Amino acid sequence: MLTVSEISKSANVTADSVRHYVRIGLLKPERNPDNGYKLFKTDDVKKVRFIRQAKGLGFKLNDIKKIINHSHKGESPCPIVRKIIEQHIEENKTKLAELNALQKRMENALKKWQSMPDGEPDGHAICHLIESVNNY
Amino acid sequence: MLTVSEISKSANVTADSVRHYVRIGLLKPERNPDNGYKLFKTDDVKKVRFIRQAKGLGFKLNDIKKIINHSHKGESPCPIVRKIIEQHIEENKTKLAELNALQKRMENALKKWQSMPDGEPDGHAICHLIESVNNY
DNA sequence: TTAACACCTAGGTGCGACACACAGGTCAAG
DNA sequence: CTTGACCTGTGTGTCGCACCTAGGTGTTAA
Repeated sequence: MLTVSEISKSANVTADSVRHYVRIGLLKPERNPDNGYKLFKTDDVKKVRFIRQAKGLGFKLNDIKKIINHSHKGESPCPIVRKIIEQHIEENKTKLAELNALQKRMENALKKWQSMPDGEPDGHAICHLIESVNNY
Repeated sequence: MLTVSEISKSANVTADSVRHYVRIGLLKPERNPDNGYKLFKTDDVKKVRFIRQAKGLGFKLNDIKKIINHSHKGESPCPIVRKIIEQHIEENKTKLAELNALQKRMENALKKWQSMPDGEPDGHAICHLIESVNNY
């Protein structure tokens, strides 16, 4: 049986991550009746490693919970795993497009501002730099 | 004097956004003594538009608060505006690199899995698809 | 006058994945 | 028995709203 710090070192994650996984029900350690400390099975190390592996593929903790539940009930999680990652691929494409657009807006703004002086508040504009940029 | 819904329509944002800006102190409406309703000045419409403009350039509400405070105190916000956007440009580069890497990991995984069948839980692996992927 | 109804309000909570803070417990060395 | 390093569980903060709840408002219709 492992304590929080022991399992966190074995699985190479922070103790806070382990505690978080417990809080959201991904891990369900027993408790030391003497002091209430969490006590994990050695198998939980594998579980934590699985969680990190899945997170590395973009799965959210909530997804991972479902996957583990499926597996635990003897059902194959593979169909939902494929479905979820397809969704994430699409969502991430959208996000990337947004962030790329933002990046361009920021770089264009910075470039434009290089030829503009700092301005003192004049009662009209809050910041003439920001307000000089096109809306979109 | 404008109510929440009136200012939200004028500035083309949701009423919840307006309420949020009030909660974090970006807007400080007066109150109708009869019912406690928020009452905004017509100038607050400009302020909300400024907030959205700044948000569109990647400024966080906290940044915007500082910018407005500077301006309100008669100090030029321009120096910090330039500084903040430079930081955001760097941070966003990092984020983009991470998301691009994630995207590749996800696409590679999905491709690899196309030649793999769904597996039933066998007591060893939680999901053999996820566990078959290289860690990084 | 009153009832119905659409629309509005303030403020509480939830989201995601932890990090951080806090007050206190544990344990080996001296 | 004390010091000190290290550990514990739990509460809160992050970010920008969206959603929820319980109730108020205001216009119209009977």
